[in-house]
Amino acid sequence: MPARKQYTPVTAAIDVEAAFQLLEGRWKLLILFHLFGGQVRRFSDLQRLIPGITQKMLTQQLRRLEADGIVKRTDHHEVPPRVDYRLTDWGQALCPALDAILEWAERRDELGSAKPAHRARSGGNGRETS
Amino acid sequence: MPARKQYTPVTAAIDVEAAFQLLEGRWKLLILFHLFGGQVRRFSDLQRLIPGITQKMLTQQLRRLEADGIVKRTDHHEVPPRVDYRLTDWGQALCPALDAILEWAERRDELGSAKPAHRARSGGNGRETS
DNA sequence: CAGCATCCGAGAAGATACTG
DNA sequence: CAGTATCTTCTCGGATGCTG
Repeated sequence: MPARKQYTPVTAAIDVEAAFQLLEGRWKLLILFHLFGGQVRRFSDLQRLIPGITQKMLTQQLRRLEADGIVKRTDHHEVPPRVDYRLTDWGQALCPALDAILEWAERRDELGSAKPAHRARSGGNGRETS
Repeated sequence: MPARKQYTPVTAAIDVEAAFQLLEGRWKLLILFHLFGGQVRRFSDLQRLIPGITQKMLTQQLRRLEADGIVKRTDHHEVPPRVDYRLTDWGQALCPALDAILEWAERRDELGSAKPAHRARSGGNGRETS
């Protein structure tokens, strides 16, 4: 790898920790995916697009993403409330990086480590479609 | 192959979720960073290199990384126990992907979102150093 | 519609003690 | 040295009810 930067053990690790903190949690990536490509989504859109998320989580994560400068929130101050969300420029720049992770994940088989080990995140949150 | 895959909203999101699950948690990335470059580390090395981690966490995370095929564990069955860890080929392949995240994180200033917002991970268990 | 407030359970993480 | 076992704590995420 043509690393343009040395992996100074601890120092770099701190950076990575901080970077990944921005994306941590169960829902952040899902939300971001629905905003990629410059799409503008309303709160209810996202809620519909991400089955299983609660308002609390959606609000909470959006607030964090906003505070971190990844997402831009626009409140139209209308009387049936209308708020929409879009990625900031920086947020858009995340796209290729996530793609790199995806590509890596897919190379699992290709590189011989054929491990299923698909332990579910929460054992059984199989709640849905009443 | 550039952009060999479309960002199919939900489908891709599931992939990413699964991929990120492999790296989630407070310590996995730190551990991986100390193994990057094909380095071979003993348990005690890692413990020394990662200040603050407990044996429990180190063991637990190493086991997960091993189960996921990212890390290879070698027990030398000697009498003062000697075990070492290294990345699998697949694990090594993660390096550039993480680098992409790092690069992205660093572009924060460059792209105008000059947000400090450096809220610490642990809100108030600042229980350390005496 | 787009939240906020509150209560609750599960899992992650930490501290500590013990072992081959 | 490299763990395992147990107990406790903390944070995340879920469920529900209430507003402007």
